[in-house]
Amino acid sequence: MDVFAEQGYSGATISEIERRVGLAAGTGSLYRHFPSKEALLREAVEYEVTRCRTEAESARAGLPHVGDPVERQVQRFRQALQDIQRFDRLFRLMLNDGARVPELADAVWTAVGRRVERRATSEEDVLDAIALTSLGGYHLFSLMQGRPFNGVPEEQLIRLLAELSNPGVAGRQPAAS
Amino acid sequence: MDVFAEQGYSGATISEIERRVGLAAGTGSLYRHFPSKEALLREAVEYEVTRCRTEAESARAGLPHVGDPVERQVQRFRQALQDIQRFDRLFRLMLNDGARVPELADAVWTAVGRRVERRATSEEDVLDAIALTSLGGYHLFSLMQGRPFNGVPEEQLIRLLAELSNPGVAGRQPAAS
DNA sequence: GTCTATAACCAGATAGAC
DNA sequence: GTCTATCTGGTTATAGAC
Repeated sequence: MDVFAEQGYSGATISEIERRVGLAAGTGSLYRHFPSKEALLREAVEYEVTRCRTEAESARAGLPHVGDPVERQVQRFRQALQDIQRFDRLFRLMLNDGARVPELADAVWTAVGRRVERRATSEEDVLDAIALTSLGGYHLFSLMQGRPFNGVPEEQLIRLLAELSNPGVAGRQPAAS
Repeated sequence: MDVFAEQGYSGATISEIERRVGLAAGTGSLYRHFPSKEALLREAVEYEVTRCRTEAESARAGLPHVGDPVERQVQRFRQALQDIQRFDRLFRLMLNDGARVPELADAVWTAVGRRVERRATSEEDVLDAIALTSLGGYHLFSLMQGRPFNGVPEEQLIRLLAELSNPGVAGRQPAAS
């Protein structure tokens, strides 16, 4: 998964993968374990998907109950960001070689935040989309910049996002007219 | 640029590039125009960067002045999203092969939204980051899903983002204690 | 289960005819 | 400026010794 996510499918060489798992590079020893490069990719993706799902689930299991609605949102968004970070390698693979593993997209989106099929226009839907896209964009942009995006710390982004997402508490009013 | 953005640097073949520009594939005719694949990439990136910058600038030039602060934000964000869409191929290249063209990152970030060097923690900074990351995440997630992310239309996302970004107007109050 | 040797292939790149 | 032909090296993949 590391090599596929870093180099993309075509950039990843069997030799490099052999090297990273401790096999002599360029010997084809990998083919005693997997029939082809494509088969290896599919098995790697499948393994990674279940690994991420399991981790995400157990992370949520040990979470204390929070009463305050804003704090509850903070907790939700922190989990969402951690999900995104966990799925990082799958996200990158989806962007680079999405067509190569068609079932990947479905697996990721159902795991991260269930995919909405209909046209979603309610304020709640859009608010939810803002939070998810902001966290996802923050993760990807931070990756590209090699540090927290534009110098904004993770926790601050989450807090403000949580405050904005609580219309009931903050009393934000819809646009005039 | 199309081939590099779609397939990544290693996935892009000279033959495919030749095919798309109308040369016979596999003949190496491309090498009468560029000395190497790497040189082609660098020139393609340079060309694309100036193209995007120019387009972004002229799009902003023809914009009417807007008085209402929320509407002004809507206009700003719409431009930002269009910038991101314009820079799409460069973004993808940055994610896939960022290390290959080091100067690419700087060029893109100064063009899209100037890069903030210091640690940015003021509410204004974070609000700005939310807008940018949300628009960027929306673009990338929509790409991955192959349609508007989670069924949320572009314009709705922009409007709500604009409303949220105007603390003065909406009277949102900071979180209690 | 790993390595040696090697096959088959394809990609990047070059020289030269037209 | 384009194509033919070709070289070279690297990549996937296989057969067989240990």
